[in-house]
Amino acid sequence: MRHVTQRRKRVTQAEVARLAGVSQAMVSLVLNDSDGVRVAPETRQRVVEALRQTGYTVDIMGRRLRGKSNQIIGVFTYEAVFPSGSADFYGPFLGGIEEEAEAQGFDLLLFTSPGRRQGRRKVYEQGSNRLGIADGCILLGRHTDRAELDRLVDERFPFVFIGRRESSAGPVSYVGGDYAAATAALYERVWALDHRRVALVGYHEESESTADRRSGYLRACKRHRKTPLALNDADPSAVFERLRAEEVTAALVETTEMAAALRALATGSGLRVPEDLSVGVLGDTDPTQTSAWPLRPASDTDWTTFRIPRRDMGARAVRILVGMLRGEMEPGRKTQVLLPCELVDGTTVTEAPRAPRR
Amino acid sequence: MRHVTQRRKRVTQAEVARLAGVSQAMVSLVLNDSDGVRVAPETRQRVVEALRQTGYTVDIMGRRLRGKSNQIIGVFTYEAVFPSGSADFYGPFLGGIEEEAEAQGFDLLLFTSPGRRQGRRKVYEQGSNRLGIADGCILLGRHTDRAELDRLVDERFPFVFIGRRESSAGPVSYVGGDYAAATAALYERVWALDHRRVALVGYHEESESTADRRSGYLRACKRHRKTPLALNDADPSAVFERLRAEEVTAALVETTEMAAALRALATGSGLRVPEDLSVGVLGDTDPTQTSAWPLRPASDTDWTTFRIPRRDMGARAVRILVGMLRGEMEPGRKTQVLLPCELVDGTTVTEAPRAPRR
DNA sequence: GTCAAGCGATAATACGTATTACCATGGGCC
DNA sequence: GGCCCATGGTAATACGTATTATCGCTTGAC
Repeated sequence: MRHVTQRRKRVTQAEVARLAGVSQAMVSLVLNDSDGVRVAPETRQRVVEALRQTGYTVDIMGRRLRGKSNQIIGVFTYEAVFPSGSADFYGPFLGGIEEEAEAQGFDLLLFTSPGRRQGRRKVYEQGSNRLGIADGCILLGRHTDRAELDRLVDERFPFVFIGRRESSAGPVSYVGGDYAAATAALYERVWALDHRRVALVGYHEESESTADRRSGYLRACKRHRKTPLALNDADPSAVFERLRAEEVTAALVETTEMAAALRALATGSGLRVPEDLSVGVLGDTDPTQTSAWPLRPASDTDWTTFRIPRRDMGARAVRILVGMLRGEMEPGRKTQVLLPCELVDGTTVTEAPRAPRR
Repeated sequence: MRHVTQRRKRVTQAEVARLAGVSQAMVSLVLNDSDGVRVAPETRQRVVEALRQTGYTVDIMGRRLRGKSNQIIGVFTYEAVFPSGSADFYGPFLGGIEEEAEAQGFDLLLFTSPGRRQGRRKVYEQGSNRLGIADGCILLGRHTDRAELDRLVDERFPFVFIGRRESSAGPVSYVGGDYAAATAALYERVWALDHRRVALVGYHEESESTADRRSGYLRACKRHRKTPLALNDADPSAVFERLRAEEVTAALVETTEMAAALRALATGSGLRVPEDLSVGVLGDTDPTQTSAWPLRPASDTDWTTFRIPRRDMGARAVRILVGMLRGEMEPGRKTQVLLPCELVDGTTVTEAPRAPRR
């Protein structure tokens, strides 16, 4: 015999109370057995029995409304989290976020809806406003909307960025990789291999992470009293020509794609990598080594690079956010963390060629 | 000059109303501009301005308490979504879920918190109760808690399972792979290669998916008037001995792990795969071919198997759930879908050995 | 001038829970 | 007997939102 299925009905404390012949408040008291409030054993028994019979489950809405937090951490990404074809950028970050959120007893709200709703234009329903659903939010993405970031800071919504971010509106909490130090370390590595003309090839769009790599490079140049040669990747063949003209023997390149393109150009000109030109990649955009979800390597090259601790970064961001939510920080203070990146020796950097020049 | 930042206080409609010099109801009306209710343009303007100034965001708890949906789809998984070391099981499913959720304008709530809270043992705080935050829920996981499933059905909470599920409490909406048909098809494939003694090696724990594979196998056996030989993987070496004793030339095995184990045993006994023993895997547990996040193949074997359309399954589940939420179905009806799985020819199945027997 | 109607806004209420203030009963003590 | 206190329970309220009933004002029609 099928129930006369109708509108989904939830069992409330009031119904349980009616069944047990007590007041709603009594049910709540039994459920939360607050210290200091006594309930007669016999009554408690009746309530517990009624709870069992009805299969009551607490409605968190009501509870949260009563002033408790809802234990939800928002995750906002500027691109799709689970891409269909492209590289897996977010996986490791989210792995760390999930792990730590679970440990801290939070649920994760993935914001997938905003920015797309056409139809009825609801004034305050799109964009970052929806973030407010969560107690706090983790943001990540290669691309950042400056205006939005400023606004977030301004609204004092608790959030932590993954990747260093600066806002004119005030300090921002973030967990980043220490690209400057890692870039400098990579410079030292090639220096130790007798390279004396080391160039930087950065991403053509300016961002914090690009700036960090450059600052690490500049620092290393200064230390060794070398004139920096910092190029950007807007025009690959121009970059390559410049490298040749300047007799560069080692290039530190921001992404794997650039590195591969550069190598192709080199090979086309009869130069071998790494024998004639060493190439270091400034961060493992190909997360094969470190990721929980390894990529099938687009190229199977074993680049010399440094490892970005993505999983740790995600976990750390959650810890910081939870700290903020628990009020364990002075509200104005922001936590800014740069995690070290471990050097990975690959096959694309070797000793400098014995120079015919000078 | 630093603001005297204090405890972040959620902005409520009441505060907005006070600022705009109207009533809370007016703010709600402006936000939801319900048809049929008029608001003076000048007043609306004032409210909109106040909303902007305060950065108001709706409180989903309050709204849902009032009985409205909040455009959130819950995702409940029985294991961690982003595993650290193991295989990537959920990725493709979630890819489809995210894609479709975005298309439909829903956010995704990943339930990561439940089931772990030790501390104060709150009687009814764990398990499915938290699901109620979302409008509806997608559930997935290799392991299923029967009692919980029954209870969910009982509560009439709108949900869709990924993978066929049956409950004694009533019909369940699901999107599964048609393992029965795919298994039968794989049987036909080896039959066409002259195999006449084909065994099934299933998972030792009984579940819907294991049962489906068996039923497809049994159907195929019946069709060819062969006596079935269905084993389970509890004791690998016993399975292998049985295969030898029964002079099996082709084994259809439920998981890649079992298949690999079986092959190891075979090799150890001087049998070659596939020359002496063909092995088909009933579903690509290794999602390399289909996943957005390819695994580094644990073994680089190119198994003969069938492809589970994980991404499609995720997307389809969301569509069904959204349909339920929009009330496009009679409440009692459940949607049950089995998607076809495409055969993948690998290197582990070949023609039957020319039998020395009979 | 009166009445109806239309417009624009508000007061009131419901949703489910947690908590505080309060009340009734009865026993012990002086 | 009057008072206090402990015990065990309930009534009332707040939380934030959406919606319905209501109310006051203006205006048009007669």
